[in-house]
Amino acid sequence: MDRIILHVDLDSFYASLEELRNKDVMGKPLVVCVYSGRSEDSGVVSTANYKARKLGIKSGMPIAFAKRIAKEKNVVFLPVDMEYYRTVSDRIMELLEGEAEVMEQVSVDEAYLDVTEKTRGRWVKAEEIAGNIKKKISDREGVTCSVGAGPNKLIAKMASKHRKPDGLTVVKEKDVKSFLENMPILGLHGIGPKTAKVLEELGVETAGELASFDLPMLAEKFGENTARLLRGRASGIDDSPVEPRERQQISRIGTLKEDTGDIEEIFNKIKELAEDLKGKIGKERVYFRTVSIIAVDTNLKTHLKSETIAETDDIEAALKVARKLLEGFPDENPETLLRRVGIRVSNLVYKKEQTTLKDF
DNA sequence: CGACGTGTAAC
DNA sequence: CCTTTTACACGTCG
Repeated sequence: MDRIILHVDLDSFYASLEELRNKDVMGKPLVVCVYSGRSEDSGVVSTANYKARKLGIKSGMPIAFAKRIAKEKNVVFLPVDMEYYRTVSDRIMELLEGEAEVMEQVSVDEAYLDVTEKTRGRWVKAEEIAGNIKKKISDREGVTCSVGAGPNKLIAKMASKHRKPDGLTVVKEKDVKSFLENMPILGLHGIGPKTAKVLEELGVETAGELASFDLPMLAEKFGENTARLLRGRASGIDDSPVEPRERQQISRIGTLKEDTGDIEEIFNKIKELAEDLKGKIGKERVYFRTVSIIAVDTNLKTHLKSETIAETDDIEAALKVARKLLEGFPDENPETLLRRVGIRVSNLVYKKEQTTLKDF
């Protein structure tokens, strides 16, 4: 029996939600931004709706750059409102949970669904379920999504990307080969610009070419393990299960008002971030063992320092470690000024469900 | 093997 | 002009 996995991707989710609650921006190009607070327009574009994308505004682009493109064009710029997006997302994820045997939420706007048993491996059934999901999400929340169906997560993911917005793409087991054959390597999930560049230097341009490329030659560039992984991806092989995720780390990072090397100033920012982190740790009900500081310097290079301690859920303990790590930083990186800093806890241990006598 | 630091990728 | 959060692989060290 074929394994059948769905991947559901909410279309330019943040922008769609803003259009919904802001009737007057409907039909206009809209850009949702993460303002860093350093200057008027510092920060980046989080999500652009399709009208804005057509103008060339893309996520990840500096806001100032987007505004230059938008000049005189009646483009709406709004700040992100994660709380709101999270609330709507939670409702949608709950809905999706009911449509599958197992659901794996990947981010606010993405999830995998294992529907192998429900469909008894029949692709027509999968397409039907996918259609139902699209209709329900649109009816209840007023947003569209793109759904991909495939024999594994990798193919389902690429299928959902294949046609959007509001797409539905089914790639049956037997169609995987032709689906991938002429796909440019950058279109493969998990291959970014760095890897693509190296591959291009080897003369590899499509997934088809990568799938049959000489393994030793690949291993020379990427190491045995990654080489196998890359070739596997290119042939559409992926055995990873759809499973609910347990978070492995929780972090908060922020941008400093200005570049600085002053420990006190930096630590103040970290304290601020830790406050937010504390709430998250409580909500997730976790203990942590490792504390890290994240430091992004003037050249945007990221430095990480971490230390493992005895299991705790005390944010003060984390701050103590952070302080110590921070004090060590200037010696190891003299003359380095910081632009952004953050704090992270990892090595998480989930607290057990509170079981009281009442539960029996 | 666990801990730590770095690089890559995706959202 | 340059955000935020997470995951994973790999090399190195003790």
